[in-house]
Amino acid sequence: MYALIDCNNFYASCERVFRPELRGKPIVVLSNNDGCVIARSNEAKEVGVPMGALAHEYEPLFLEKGVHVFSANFALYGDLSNRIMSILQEYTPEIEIYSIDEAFLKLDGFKYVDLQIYGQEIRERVFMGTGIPISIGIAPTKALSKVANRIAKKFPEKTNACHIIDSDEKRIKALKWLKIGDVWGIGRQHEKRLIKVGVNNAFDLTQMNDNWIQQNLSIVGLRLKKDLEGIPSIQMDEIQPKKNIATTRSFERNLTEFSDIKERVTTFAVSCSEKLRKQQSECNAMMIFIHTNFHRKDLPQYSRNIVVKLPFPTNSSIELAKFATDGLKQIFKEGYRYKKAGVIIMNFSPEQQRQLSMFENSNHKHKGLMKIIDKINTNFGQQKIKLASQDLKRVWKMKQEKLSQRYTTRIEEILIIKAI
DNA sequence: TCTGGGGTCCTAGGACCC
DNA sequence: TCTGGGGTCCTAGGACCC
Repeated sequence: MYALIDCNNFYASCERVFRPELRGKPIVVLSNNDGCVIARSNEAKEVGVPMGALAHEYEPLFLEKGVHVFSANFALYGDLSNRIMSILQEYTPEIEIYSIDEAFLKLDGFKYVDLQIYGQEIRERVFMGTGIPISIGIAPTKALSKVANRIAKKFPEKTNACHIIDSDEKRIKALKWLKIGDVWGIGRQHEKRLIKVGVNNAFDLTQMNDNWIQQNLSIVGLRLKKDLEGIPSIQMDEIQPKKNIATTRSFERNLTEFSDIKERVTTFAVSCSEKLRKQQSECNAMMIFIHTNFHRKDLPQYSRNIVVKLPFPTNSSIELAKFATDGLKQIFKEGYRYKKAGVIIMNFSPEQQRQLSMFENSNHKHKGLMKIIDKINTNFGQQKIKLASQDLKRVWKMKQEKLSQRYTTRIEEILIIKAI
Protein backbone atom coordinates (compact mmCIF):
# COMPACT_ATOMS: atom_id res chain seq x y z
CA MET A 1 0.00 0.00 0.00
CA TYR A 2 0.96 3.62 -0.51
CA ALA A 3 0.14 6.49 1.79
CA LEU A 4 0.00 10.05 0.53
CA ILE A 5 0.58 12.59 3.26
CA ASP A 6 -0.52 16.13 2.41
CA CYS A 7 -0.34 19.13 4.70
CA ASN A 8 -3.57 21.09 5.00
CA ASN A 9 -3.30 24.58 3.50
CA PHE A 10 0.41 24.32 4.16
CA TYR A 11 1.63 27.94 3.97
CA ALA A 12 -1.35 29.23 5.91
CA SER A 13 -0.86 26.52 8.53
CA CYS A 14 2.82 27.45 8.87
CA GLU A 15 1.88 31.05 9.63
CA ARG A 16 -0.44 29.77 12.33
CA VAL A 17 2.14 27.67 14.13
CA PHE A 18 3.67 30.65 15.89
CA ARG A 19 0.45 32.68 15.96
CA PRO A 20 -1.97 30.29 17.63
CA GLU A 21 -4.47 33.07 18.14
CA LEU A 22 -5.08 32.83 14.38
CA ARG A 23 -6.55 29.33 14.60
CA GLY A 24 -10.03 29.40 13.13
CA LYS A 25 -9.36 32.80 11.52
CA PRO A 26 -9.07 33.43 7.78
CA ILE A 27 -5.48 33.67 6.52
CA VAL A 28 -3.98 34.25 3.08
CA VAL A 29 -0.37 34.12 1.91
CA LEU A 30 0.77 36.30 -0.99
CA SER A 31 3.22 35.65 -3.81
CA ASN A 32 6.55 37.44 -4.11
CA ASN A 33 6.08 41.18 -4.37
CA ASP A 34 2.77 40.71 -2.55
CA GLY A 35 1.06 40.37 -5.93
CA CYS A 36 -1.55 37.66 -5.62
CA VAL A 37 -2.88 35.02 -3.25
CA ILE A 38 -1.01 31.71 -3.38
CA ALA A 39 -2.41 30.01 -0.27
CA ARG A 40 -5.60 30.25 1.78
CA SER A 41 -6.84 28.77 5.02
CA ASN A 42 -10.25 27.07 4.90
CA GLU A 43 -11.80 30.12 6.54
CA ALA A 44 -10.39 32.37 3.81
CA LYS A 45 -11.85 30.06 1.15
CA GLU A 46 -15.21 30.29 2.90
CA VAL A 47 -15.34 34.07 2.83
CA GLY A 48 -14.78 33.95 -0.92
CA VAL A 49 -11.09 34.53 -1.64
CA PRO A 50 -10.24 32.65 -4.84
CA MET A 51 -6.82 31.17 -5.65
CA GLY A 52 -4.67 33.74 -7.44
CA ALA A 53 -6.79 36.67 -6.25
CA LEU A 54 -5.06 40.01 -6.82
CA ALA A 55 -4.02 41.43 -3.47
CA HIS A 56 -4.91 45.02 -4.28
CA GLU A 57 -8.28 44.02 -5.69
CA TYR A 58 -9.27 42.00 -2.64
CA GLU A 59 -7.96 44.46 -0.08
CA PRO A 60 -11.51 45.63 0.81
CA LEU A 61 -12.72 42.06 1.32
CA PHE A 62 -9.69 41.29 3.51
CA LEU A 63 -10.54 44.28 5.68
CA GLU A 64 -14.23 43.54 5.82
CA LYS A 65 -13.84 39.88 6.75
CA GLY A 66 -10.80 40.31 8.96
CA VAL A 67 -8.54 38.21 6.74
CA HIS A 68 -4.95 38.07 8.00
CA VAL A 69 -2.52 38.68 5.16
CA PHE A 70 1.07 37.40 5.01
CA SER A 71 3.92 37.82 2.54
CA ALA A 72 5.42 34.50 1.52
CA ASN A 73 8.03 33.39 4.07
CA PHE A 74 9.80 30.52 2.34
CA ALA A 75 12.52 30.27 4.96
CA LEU A 76 9.84 29.32 7.48
CA TYR A 77 7.88 27.00 5.16
CA GLY A 78 10.99 25.18 3.98
CA ASP A 79 12.22 24.56 7.49
CA LEU A 80 8.87 23.27 8.74
CA SER A 81 8.66 21.05 5.67
CA ASN A 82 12.05 19.50 6.48
CA ARG A 83 10.91 18.79 10.02
CA ILE A 84 7.73 17.09 8.82
CA MET A 85 9.61 14.96 6.30
CA SER A 86 12.07 13.78 8.90
CA ILE A 87 9.20 12.75 11.18
CA LEU A 88 7.59 10.84 8.31
CA GLN A 89 10.83 8.99 7.73
CA GLU A 90 10.35 7.31 11.08
CA TYR A 91 7.29 5.52 9.75
CA THR A 92 8.70 3.75 6.71
CA PRO A 93 12.09 3.25 5.09
CA GLU A 94 10.68 4.15 1.69
CA ILE A 95 9.54 7.72 1.30
CA GLU A 96 9.27 9.99 -1.70
CA ILE A 97 9.20 13.70 -0.94
CA TYR A 98 6.92 14.85 -3.70
CA SER A 99 6.73 18.56 -2.95
CA ILE A 100 7.19 21.01 -0.12
CA ASP A 101 4.00 19.76 1.56
CA GLU A 102 3.48 16.23 0.22
CA ALA A 103 5.12 12.84 0.56
CA PHE A 104 4.37 9.30 -0.53
CA LEU A 105 5.16 6.54 1.95
CA LYS A 106 5.43 2.99 0.73
CA LEU A 107 3.94 0.67 3.28
CA ASP A 108 5.40 -2.75 2.51
CA GLY A 109 5.04 -5.52 5.08
CA PHE A 110 2.23 -3.77 6.91
CA LYS A 111 -0.18 -6.65 6.37
CA TYR A 112 -0.94 -7.08 10.04
CA VAL A 113 -0.97 -3.42 10.90
CA ASP A 114 -4.26 -1.57 11.22
CA LEU A 115 -3.55 1.23 8.76
CA GLN A 116 -6.31 3.47 10.09
CA ILE A 117 -4.67 3.40 13.53
CA TYR A 118 -1.23 3.85 11.96
CA GLY A 119 -2.50 6.86 10.03
CA GLN A 120 -3.87 8.46 13.18
CA GLU A 121 -0.54 7.90 14.89
CA ILE A 122 1.28 9.72 12.07
CA ARG A 123 -1.16 12.61 12.18
CA GLU A 124 -0.80 13.07 15.90
CA ARG A 125 2.97 12.79 15.80
CA VAL A 126 3.33 15.37 13.02
CA PHE A 127 0.98 17.75 14.76
CA MET A 128 2.78 17.33 18.09
CA GLY A 129 6.18 17.83 16.48
CA THR A 130 5.37 20.76 14.21
CA GLY A 131 1.85 22.07 14.77
CA ILE A 132 0.91 21.35 11.14
CA PRO A 133 -2.32 19.40 10.44
CA ILE A 134 -2.09 16.76 7.70
CA SER A 135 -4.44 14.53 5.72
CA ILE A 136 -3.67 10.97 4.70
CA GLY A 137 -4.83 8.81 1.81
CA ILE A 138 -3.94 5.13 1.70
CA ALA A 139 -4.44 2.83 -1.30
CA PRO A 140 -2.76 0.13 -3.40
CA THR A 141 -1.31 2.59 -5.95
CA LYS A 142 0.04 6.12 -5.88
CA ALA A 143 -2.73 7.60 -8.02
CA LEU A 144 -5.37 5.96 -5.82
CA SER A 145 -3.68 7.24 -2.68
CA LYS A 146 -4.03 10.72 -4.18
CA VAL A 147 -7.74 10.06 -4.63
CA ALA A 148 -8.04 8.74 -1.08
CA ASN A 149 -6.25 11.80 0.22
CA ARG A 150 -8.76 14.05 -1.49
CA ILE A 151 -11.57 12.25 0.23
CA ALA A 152 -9.83 12.52 3.59
CA LYS A 153 -9.48 16.26 3.06
CA LYS A 154 -13.00 16.78 1.83
CA PHE A 155 -14.66 14.77 4.61
CA PRO A 156 -12.44 15.19 7.67
CA GLU A 157 -15.16 14.37 10.19
CA LYS A 158 -16.24 11.19 8.48
CA THR A 159 -12.72 9.92 7.78
CA ASN A 160 -10.83 11.47 10.68
CA ALA A 161 -8.61 12.93 7.95
CA CYS A 162 -7.36 9.49 6.93
CA HIS A 163 -9.11 7.56 4.19
CA ILE A 164 -8.20 4.09 3.00
CA ILE A 165 -9.18 2.53 -0.32
CA ASP A 166 -8.80 -1.20 0.25
CA SER A 167 -11.60 -2.78 -1.76
CA ASP A 168 -12.83 -2.57 -5.32
CA GLU A 169 -16.14 -1.28 -4.08
CA LYS A 170 -14.51 1.67 -2.32
CA ARG A 171 -12.25 2.28 -5.31
CA ILE A 172 -15.11 2.52 -7.78
CA LYS A 173 -17.19 4.69 -5.48
CA ALA A 174 -14.25 7.06 -5.04
CA LEU A 175 -13.48 7.22 -8.76
CA LYS A 176 -17.08 7.97 -9.68
CA TRP A 177 -17.06 10.80 -7.17
CA LEU A 178 -13.86 12.45 -8.48
CA LYS A 179 -14.29 14.90 -11.34
CA ILE A 180 -11.93 14.29 -14.24
CA GLY A 181 -10.24 17.66 -13.93
CA ASP A 182 -9.36 16.89 -10.32
CA VAL A 183 -7.49 13.70 -11.18
CA TRP A 184 -3.74 13.84 -10.56
CA GLY A 185 -2.09 14.24 -13.96
CA ILE A 186 -5.11 15.63 -15.78
CA GLY A 187 -4.63 19.32 -16.41
CA ARG A 188 -6.69 21.86 -18.32
CA GLN A 189 -5.95 20.62 -21.84
CA HIS A 190 -6.54 16.96 -21.09
CA GLU A 191 -9.68 17.79 -19.16
CA LYS A 192 -11.16 19.62 -22.15
CA ARG A 193 -10.37 16.77 -24.52
CA LEU A 194 -11.74 14.11 -22.16
CA ILE A 195 -15.01 15.87 -21.43
CA LYS A 196 -15.54 16.19 -25.18
CA VAL A 197 -15.57 12.39 -25.47
CA GLY A 198 -17.82 11.95 -22.45
CA VAL A 199 -15.24 11.27 -19.75
CA ASN A 200 -16.52 13.23 -16.77
CA ASN A 201 -15.02 11.47 -13.78
CA ALA A 202 -12.09 9.27 -12.87
CA PHE A 203 -14.12 6.09 -13.28
CA ASP A 204 -14.98 7.00 -16.89
CA LEU A 205 -11.26 7.32 -17.58
CA THR A 206 -10.65 3.74 -16.48
CA GLN A 207 -13.31 2.59 -18.98
CA MET A 208 -11.52 4.11 -21.96
CA ASN A 209 -9.64 2.13 -24.55
CA ASP A 210 -5.87 1.87 -23.92
CA ASN A 211 -4.94 2.88 -27.46
CA TRP A 212 -7.05 5.99 -27.34
CA ILE A 213 -5.48 6.99 -24.03
CA GLN A 214 -1.95 6.42 -25.25
CA GLN A 215 -2.58 8.35 -28.43
CA ASN A 216 -4.19 11.31 -26.73
CA LEU A 217 -2.57 11.44 -23.31
CA SER A 218 0.73 9.66 -24.10
CA ILE A 219 2.28 6.89 -22.09
CA VAL A 220 1.92 9.06 -18.99
CA GLY A 221 -1.85 8.95 -19.27
CA LEU A 222 -1.85 5.20 -19.80
CA ARG A 223 0.17 4.67 -16.63
CA LEU A 224 -2.29 6.84 -14.78
CA LYS A 225 -5.22 4.78 -16.04
CA LYS A 226 -3.61 1.52 -14.88
CA ASP A 227 -2.82 3.06 -11.53
CA LEU A 228 -6.45 4.10 -11.09
CA GLU A 229 -7.51 0.56 -11.94
CA GLY A 230 -5.42 -0.62 -9.03
CA ILE A 231 -2.51 -1.95 -11.09
CA PRO A 232 0.63 -0.22 -9.77
CA SER A 233 2.18 1.55 -12.75
CA ILE A 234 3.60 4.75 -11.28
CA GLN A 235 6.77 4.00 -9.34
CA MET A 236 8.24 5.60 -6.26
CA ASP A 237 10.93 8.12 -7.18
CA GLU A 238 14.10 8.51 -5.23
CA ILE A 239 15.47 11.93 -4.49
CA GLN A 240 17.69 12.77 -7.40
CA PRO A 241 19.88 15.69 -8.14
CA LYS A 242 18.02 18.36 -10.07
CA LYS A 243 18.35 18.56 -13.83
CA ASN A 244 17.65 22.28 -14.04
CA ILE A 245 17.96 25.04 -11.51
CA ALA A 246 16.27 28.39 -11.96
CA THR A 247 16.16 31.75 -10.24
CA THR A 248 13.64 34.11 -11.77
CA ARG A 249 11.88 37.15 -10.38
CA SER A 250 9.44 39.85 -11.26
CA PHE A 251 10.77 43.27 -10.36
CA GLU A 252 8.95 45.45 -7.93
CA ARG A 253 9.05 48.24 -10.52
CA ASN A 254 9.84 48.33 -14.21
CA LEU A 255 13.52 48.54 -15.09
CA THR A 256 14.83 50.28 -18.17
CA GLU A 257 18.57 50.55 -17.55
CA PHE A 258 20.95 47.83 -18.65
CA SER A 259 23.00 48.27 -15.50
CA ASP A 260 20.00 47.62 -13.23
CA ILE A 261 19.01 44.47 -15.06
CA LYS A 262 22.61 43.34 -15.22
CA GLU A 263 22.78 43.54 -11.45
CA ARG A 264 19.62 41.43 -11.11
CA VAL A 265 20.78 38.82 -13.60
CA THR A 266 24.15 38.61 -11.85
CA THR A 267 22.41 38.01 -8.55
CA PHE A 268 20.20 35.33 -10.11
CA ALA A 269 23.26 33.59 -11.55
CA VAL A 270 24.97 33.66 -8.15
CA SER A 271 21.87 32.19 -6.53
CA CYS A 272 21.73 29.41 -9.13
CA SER A 273 25.39 28.58 -8.63
CA GLU A 274 24.91 28.33 -4.85
CA LYS A 275 22.14 25.79 -5.36
CA LEU A 276 24.29 23.98 -7.90
CA ARG A 277 27.24 23.66 -5.51
CA LYS A 278 24.92 22.30 -2.85
CA GLN A 279 24.13 19.32 -5.03
CA GLN A 280 27.76 19.01 -6.14
CA SER A 281 27.17 19.45 -9.83
CA GLU A 282 28.55 21.71 -12.49
CA CYS A 283 26.58 23.08 -15.39
CA ASN A 284 27.37 23.20 -19.08
CA ALA A 285 24.71 25.60 -20.31
CA MET A 286 22.70 28.53 -19.10
CA MET A 287 19.59 30.30 -20.29
CA ILE A 288 18.95 33.97 -19.61
CA PHE A 289 15.60 35.61 -20.31
CA ILE A 290 14.07 39.04 -19.93
CA HIS A 291 10.65 40.36 -20.72
CA THR A 292 8.36 43.33 -20.30
CA ASN A 293 5.05 43.22 -18.44
CA PHE A 294 2.74 40.95 -20.47
CA HIS A 295 -0.30 42.36 -18.71
CA ARG A 296 0.29 45.89 -19.91
CA LYS A 297 -1.30 45.89 -23.34
CA ASP A 298 -0.69 49.62 -23.62
CA LEU A 299 3.10 49.34 -23.53
CA PRO A 300 5.42 48.00 -26.24
CA GLN A 301 6.25 44.36 -25.54
CA TYR A 302 9.59 42.63 -25.80
CA SER A 303 10.59 39.15 -24.72
CA ARG A 304 13.70 37.17 -25.47
CA ASN A 305 15.87 34.40 -24.18
CA ILE A 306 19.26 33.05 -25.05
CA VAL A 307 20.96 29.77 -24.31
CA VAL A 308 24.67 30.10 -23.65
CA LYS A 309 26.77 26.96 -24.01
CA LEU A 310 29.65 27.13 -21.60
CA PRO A 311 33.18 26.38 -22.83
CA PHE A 312 33.77 24.25 -19.72
CA PRO A 313 31.62 22.90 -16.90
CA THR A 314 31.60 25.10 -13.82
CA ASN A 315 29.71 25.98 -10.65
CA SER A 316 31.70 29.07 -9.80
CA SER A 317 29.58 32.11 -9.01
CA ILE A 318 32.16 34.33 -10.66
CA GLU A 319 32.20 32.41 -13.94
CA LEU A 320 28.44 31.99 -14.08
CA ALA A 321 27.85 35.66 -13.32
CA LYS A 322 30.15 36.53 -16.21
CA PHE A 323 28.41 34.22 -18.66
CA ALA A 324 25.03 35.53 -17.56
CA THR A 325 26.13 39.11 -18.21
CA ASP A 326 27.51 38.14 -21.63
CA GLY A 327 24.18 36.53 -22.50
CA LEU A 328 22.17 39.47 -21.27
CA LYS A 329 24.24 41.85 -23.43
CA GLN A 330 23.10 39.91 -26.48
CA ILE A 331 19.39 40.03 -25.75
CA PHE A 332 18.98 43.38 -24.01
CA LYS A 333 17.33 46.03 -26.13
CA GLU A 334 17.20 49.68 -25.19
CA GLY A 335 13.86 51.42 -24.84
CA TYR A 336 11.68 48.87 -23.09
CA ARG A 337 10.35 48.71 -19.55
CA TYR A 338 11.37 45.34 -18.21
CA LYS A 339 9.32 43.55 -15.58
CA LYS A 340 10.95 40.18 -15.17
CA ALA A 341 14.19 38.33 -15.74
CA GLY A 342 15.61 34.97 -14.91
CA VAL A 343 18.55 32.61 -15.11
CA ILE A 344 18.16 28.87 -15.65
CA ILE A 345 21.16 26.58 -15.58
CA MET A 346 21.12 23.13 -17.15
CA ASN A 347 23.12 20.23 -18.60
CA PHE A 348 24.66 19.21 -15.34
CA SER A 349 27.62 16.95 -14.79
CA PRO A 350 28.99 15.71 -11.48
CA GLU A 351 31.62 17.92 -9.89
CA GLN A 352 33.88 14.92 -9.25
CA GLN A 353 34.30 13.54 -12.75
CA ARG A 354 35.08 16.51 -14.89
CA GLN A 355 36.48 16.24 -18.35
CA LEU A 356 39.40 18.55 -18.75
CA SER A 357 39.55 20.76 -21.78
CA MET A 358 42.80 21.39 -23.55
CA PHE A 359 42.53 25.13 -23.91
CA GLU A 360 39.83 26.52 -21.73
CA ASN A 361 39.19 25.69 -18.14
CA SER A 362 37.58 27.28 -15.19
CA ASN A 363 39.96 28.89 -12.79
CA HIS A 364 40.84 26.13 -10.36
CA LYS A 365 41.27 28.65 -7.58
CA HIS A 366 37.56 29.29 -7.65
CA LYS A 367 36.77 25.95 -6.09
CA GLY A 368 38.38 26.79 -2.76
CA LEU A 369 37.12 30.33 -2.87
CA MET A 370 33.53 29.20 -3.37
CA LYS A 371 33.81 26.77 -0.51
CA ILE A 372 34.88 29.56 1.82
CA ILE A 373 32.19 31.94 0.57
CA ASP A 374 29.48 29.30 1.02
CA LYS A 375 30.71 28.61 4.53
CA ILE A 376 30.73 32.26 5.52
CA ASN A 377 27.31 32.86 4.03
CA THR A 378 25.90 29.84 5.84
CA ASN A 379 27.34 30.86 9.17
CA PHE A 380 26.82 34.60 9.06
CA GLY A 381 23.64 34.93 7.07
CA GLN A 382 22.91 34.82 3.38
CA GLN A 383 24.62 37.36 1.16
CA LYS A 384 27.32 38.41 3.62
CA ILE A 385 29.79 37.96 0.79
CA LYS A 386 28.69 39.10 -2.64
CA LEU A 387 30.27 39.81 -5.98
CA ALA A 388 31.06 43.45 -6.63
CA SER A 389 28.79 43.26 -9.66
CA GLN A 390 25.86 42.66 -7.36
CA ASP A 391 24.22 45.58 -5.69
CA LEU A 392 26.08 45.88 -2.42
CA LYS A 393 23.50 48.03 -0.71
CA ARG A 394 20.40 47.31 -2.62
CA VAL A 395 17.92 50.07 -2.05
CA TRP A 396 14.91 48.54 -3.76
CA LYS A 397 13.88 44.99 -3.23
CA MET A 398 10.94 42.66 -3.23
CA LYS A 399 7.78 44.06 -1.80
CA GLN A 400 7.14 42.08 1.37
CA GLU A 401 5.11 44.24 3.63
CA LYS A 402 3.52 41.51 5.69
CA LEU A 403 6.46 39.22 6.25
CA SER A 404 6.35 37.10 9.38
CA GLN A 405 9.43 36.22 11.39
CA ARG A 406 11.77 33.41 10.43
CA TYR A 407 11.06 31.84 13.80
CA THR A 408 12.90 28.58 13.24
CA THR A 409 15.95 29.58 11.22
CA ARG A 410 17.13 32.93 12.65
CA ILE A 411 18.07 33.25 16.26
CA GLU A 412 17.33 36.98 16.25
CA GLU A 413 13.80 36.27 15.05
CA ILE A 414 12.95 33.54 17.52
CA LEU A 415 9.64 33.65 19.33
CA ILE A 416 9.75 35.73 22.49
CA ILE A 417 7.59 34.74 25.44
CA LYS A 418 6.98 37.21 28.22
CA ALA A 419 6.01 35.85 31.61
CA ILE A 420 4.10 38.43 33.55
C1' DT B 1 0.63 51.17 -9.60
C1' DC B 2 -0.98 46.28 -9.03
C1' DT B 3 -0.81 39.71 -12.08
C1' DG B 4 4.62 34.01 -8.42
C1' DG B 5 8.29 30.78 -8.82
C1' DG B 6 10.25 26.35 -9.51
C1' DG B 7 10.28 21.93 -11.44
C1' DT B 8 9.43 17.13 -14.51
C1' DC B 9 8.48 14.11 -18.47
C1' DC B 10 7.14 12.85 -23.29
C1' DT B 11 6.88 13.31 -28.35
C1' DA B 12 7.85 14.54 -33.02
C1' DG B 13 10.97 15.82 -36.23
C1' DG B 14 15.47 16.84 -37.99
C1' DA B 15 20.36 15.88 -38.41
C1' DC B 16 23.51 12.61 -38.54
C1' DC B 17 25.79 7.81 -38.58
C1' DC B 18 26.85 3.18 -41.01
C1' DT C 1 9.54 1.99 -64.38
C1' DC C 2 13.16 2.30 -60.80
C1' DT C 3 15.80 5.17 -55.23
C1' DG C 4 17.33 0.57 -48.31
C1' DG C 5 17.21 -0.18 -43.68
C1' DG C 6 18.49 0.55 -39.28
C1' DG C 7 20.05 3.29 -35.70
C1' DT C 8 21.26 7.55 -32.18
C1' DC C 9 21.20 12.14 -30.47
C1' DC C 10 19.41 16.66 -29.93
C1' DT C 11 15.88 20.22 -29.68
C1' DA C 12 11.56 22.64 -29.33
C1' DG C 13 7.20 22.50 -27.83
C1' DG C 14 3.54 20.88 -25.12
C1' DA C 15 1.67 18.80 -21.33
C1' DC C 16 1.71 18.22 -16.34
C1' DC C 17 2.84 19.02 -11.02
C1' DC C 18 3.19 21.85 -6.49
